[in-house]
Amino acid sequence: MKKINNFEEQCAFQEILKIIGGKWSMSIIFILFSGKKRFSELERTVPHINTRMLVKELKNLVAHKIINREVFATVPPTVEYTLTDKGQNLEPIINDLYNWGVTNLD
Amino acid sequence: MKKINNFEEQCAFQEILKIIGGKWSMSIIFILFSGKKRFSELERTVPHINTRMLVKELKNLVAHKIINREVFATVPPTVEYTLTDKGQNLEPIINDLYNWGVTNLD
DNA sequence: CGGTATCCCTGCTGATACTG
DNA sequence: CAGTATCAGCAGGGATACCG
Repeated sequence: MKKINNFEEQCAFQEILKIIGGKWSMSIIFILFSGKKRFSELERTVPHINTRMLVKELKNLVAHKIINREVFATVPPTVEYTLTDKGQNLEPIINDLYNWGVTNLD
Repeated sequence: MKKINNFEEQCAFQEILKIIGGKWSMSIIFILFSGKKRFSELERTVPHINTRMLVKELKNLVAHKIINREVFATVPPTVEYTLTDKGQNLEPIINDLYNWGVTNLD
């Protein structure tokens, strides 16, 4: 575990937040903690998200190897999303952050 | 430590991110981990921030009781910013998040 | 020094309609 | 089912100039 101690490293926060700081990212990742989900399941489960935003966030997360996208050549088509190891590693952090919010915000 | 387990709680992420998910929030909080800072110190220390954004973020953080703002009636004026307890509580989380980024992103 | 005020602009976002 | 396409609107962010 490295401690943050120099100037340049601050910029890393902006990169990190670009990936998981999006409006919907954490909700999606959170839902995937409970296991694989199909596109339509996510669409129903994430509160108030719309198709376009869900697609966009999923692409973003796939691009950064936080989630996997698996396509099955069925009719109708089936696509399943699961967390990668990198994604799994986020679980304790996101939980801590959530708990911080619950205990420290109004 | 509470575990996240129901639907409504997901919305909390959007509230939390509104507060600490801003482009500059984490950098500012990170700098304050090392102790109190004056406005101009922050302006010099946060990479590429401009006055307007710094003011805005500081107000946001003060409003949510994450940092304190102390004004000294000197000439020229002096204003010091420090973390509150709520802010201090973020240190391990922000460190974990940073380390996640370092080890899991390219 | 520690901010305000103003302008402008990019880009995220949402709604809606359509497709393999 | 799992997306793509298109368009309009508005909030977020940067640059600059000014103020107590």
